[in-house]
Amino acid sequence: MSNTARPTKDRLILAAATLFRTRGYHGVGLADVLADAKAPKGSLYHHFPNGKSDLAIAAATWASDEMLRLIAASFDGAETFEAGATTLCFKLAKLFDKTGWDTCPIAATLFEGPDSTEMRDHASHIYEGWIAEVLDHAGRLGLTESDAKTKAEHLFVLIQGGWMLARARRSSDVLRTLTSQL
Amino acid sequence: MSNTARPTKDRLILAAATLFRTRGYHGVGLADVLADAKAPKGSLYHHFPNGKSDLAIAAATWASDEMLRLIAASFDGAETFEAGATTLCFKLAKLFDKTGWDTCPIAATLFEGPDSTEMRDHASHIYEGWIAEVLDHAGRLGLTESDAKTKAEHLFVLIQGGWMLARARRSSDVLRTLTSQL
Amino acid sequence: MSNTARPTKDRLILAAATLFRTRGYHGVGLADVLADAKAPKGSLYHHFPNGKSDLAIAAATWASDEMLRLIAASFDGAETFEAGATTLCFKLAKLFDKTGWDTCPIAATLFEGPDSTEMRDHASHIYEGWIAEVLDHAGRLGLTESDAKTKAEHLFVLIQGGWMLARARRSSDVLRTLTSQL
Amino acid sequence: MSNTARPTKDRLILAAATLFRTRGYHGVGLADVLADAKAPKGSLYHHFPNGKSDLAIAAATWASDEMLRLIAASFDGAETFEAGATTLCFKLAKLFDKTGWDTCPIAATLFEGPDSTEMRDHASHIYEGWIAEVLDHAGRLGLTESDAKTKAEHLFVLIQGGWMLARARRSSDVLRTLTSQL
DNA sequence: CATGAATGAGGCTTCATTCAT
DNA sequence: TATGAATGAAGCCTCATTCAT
Repeated sequence: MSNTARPTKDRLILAAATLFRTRGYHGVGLADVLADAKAPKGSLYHHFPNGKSDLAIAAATWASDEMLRLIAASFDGAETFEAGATTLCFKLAKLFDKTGWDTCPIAATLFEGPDSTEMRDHASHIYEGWIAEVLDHAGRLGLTESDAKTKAEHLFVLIQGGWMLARARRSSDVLRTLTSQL
Repeated sequence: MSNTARPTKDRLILAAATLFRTRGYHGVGLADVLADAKAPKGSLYHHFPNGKSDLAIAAATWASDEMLRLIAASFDGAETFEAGATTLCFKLAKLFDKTGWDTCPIAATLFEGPDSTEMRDHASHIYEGWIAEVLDHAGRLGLTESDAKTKAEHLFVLIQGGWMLARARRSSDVLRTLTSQL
Repeated sequence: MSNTARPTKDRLILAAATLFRTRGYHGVGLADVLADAKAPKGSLYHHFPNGKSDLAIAAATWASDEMLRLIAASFDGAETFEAGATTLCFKLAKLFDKTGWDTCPIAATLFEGPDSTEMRDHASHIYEGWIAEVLDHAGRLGLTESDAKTKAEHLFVLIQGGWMLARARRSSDVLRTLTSQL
Repeated sequence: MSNTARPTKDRLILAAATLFRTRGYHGVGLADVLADAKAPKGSLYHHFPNGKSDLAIAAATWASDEMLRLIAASFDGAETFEAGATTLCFKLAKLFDKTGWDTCPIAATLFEGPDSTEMRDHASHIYEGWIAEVLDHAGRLGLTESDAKTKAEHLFVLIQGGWMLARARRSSDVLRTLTSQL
């Protein structure tokens, strides 16, 4: 309820999410995060007792929520699965151009650093969440269960691979042609 | 030219390639590399004057060569593009299971650390090399130029995305179903 | 006065006494004490306004009281000074074996950290209290004043030195042969 | 052989020995040691790969050597065991007054911090070395083997206990009356 | 050509304490 | 009275690199 505690923690998460996505877990120093969040040094361990890894998990969760909203926004008004998938890819391409979302934020944040089981499991959990969200929409849009499962996974694979190639080419073009493969 | 210098340099590259692929650029300390390579402390800057980044580029190049050999070995005896692509994915799945090739070694090695132009450009160059190699085989196997280009890129995207999902799931299964989407 | 405040303070003292004896003043973090005492974070400065040093003094006093009880229990039924001293050493040996009383709790608690005059003086005061207590019994058991003084101090020295050697050897044996030197 | 490496390492050990004896293992920050030794920050881990604990062991060894020299110097010219023991206690009293040797340097250095087996064992080893050195002299001065053993241990206990009381009283007097108890 | 000692900036984390409630 | 959030200094250690040999 208190509205003084929240902002600091949120600023920390936001700063961390941005930095981890850009430079990877090990590439980010906590001093950078603290500076970006304008938070005092000691406050990090108050909000995230396990330090950097806790912060990474929170940041990944935050980024995942953003992705889930993106999926929902793309499929909600769609009339076919393909239409929704295409909208999603175009939205990602736009983010790529405007804000530097040029990688999967989860991979950059959780698939490095101490290969802790917790972080790996959390990444896996998040990815399955994305796929499940897409799968829901696929079902709603009339695909059979097995077709839906295949296409949801396929879309995930295309987006991840597309991010890779787009980053290498410094161009969002690939992302926009992805769904012609579905 | 001396035959004592070469092995040391090669051991350095091999150790670096393995470690970078596993833990990412920033996740690897030069001390680890030197220990794994059983190389004396000072010899690194003898062989790689620019230090860590030079080493990373060499390691990525080495890993890329291995990938190129893998592509060649997969397509050389193939009768159709799909057959070659499938063989490649199965070979990668096998490597995933046996040796922990669970990520793209280039991404882990070059897409972190100081976002130096040199490293980014080298990654891009390597990726285009993979695609070009596949494209060659596609042409040889009878695909039209535009179809070949589309499929070569598509295969690249599938493999990169598949690596991602396979790593998250700790299972190489995805890799083996990839080419049903071609 | 309130009967909820007292237990908390006592739990704090007990936890602190145990930890300080085992790991020394600087070796113990207040977080450890609070965790062991299951006390809320802010309550420490409520009960001990001067913080850690206050807590150390209280813990040392508490430990000293236990030692004074031990001295009394050893000499109360004794027929000679030597018998009482021997009983005391045997009791300490038993504590060494059962509970890890392997050092002088006063030394571990007060002879480190900021060499504040207050802490040093308190340690000195406590030690003289032990010696005085033994001296009382010595007088009661018929020793001349000067003999009593010598023997009380000597016993103190033997016990302190014995604690040292027993800790190094991880064995209480030395403690049990101490009074053959009186 | 090289005479450039030695001084820095030695300065580190000397500074550490002094500080650890005075303030205890946990009471000393490495920054203090580095400052006292006028050594650059990074050099510590070059000379002591395991960091603080390595340094503590080296410092304790250095302090122990000093004590062994003190024992030798005291007993070498002595005609009886009691004479040697008394000289030793007087020398320690003098050090107490002049240089602040008011505690056992081994106890302060090794019996705190992470209760690592290595540190405990080293402390034990050092103590037994002191006792063995005294025992040698006892034998040479004509004591029977069992008497020598008893007296050597007894002297150790007296000195350790004496250090304790002398520190509490801020006076070296106790140390000078110690051997009247032998 | 090859080495290992030396360096100091920066890494993450824990600390005892204060403060607003 | 009692609490837990907030703080920033200090903790130990690892880093990539340079340098003298």
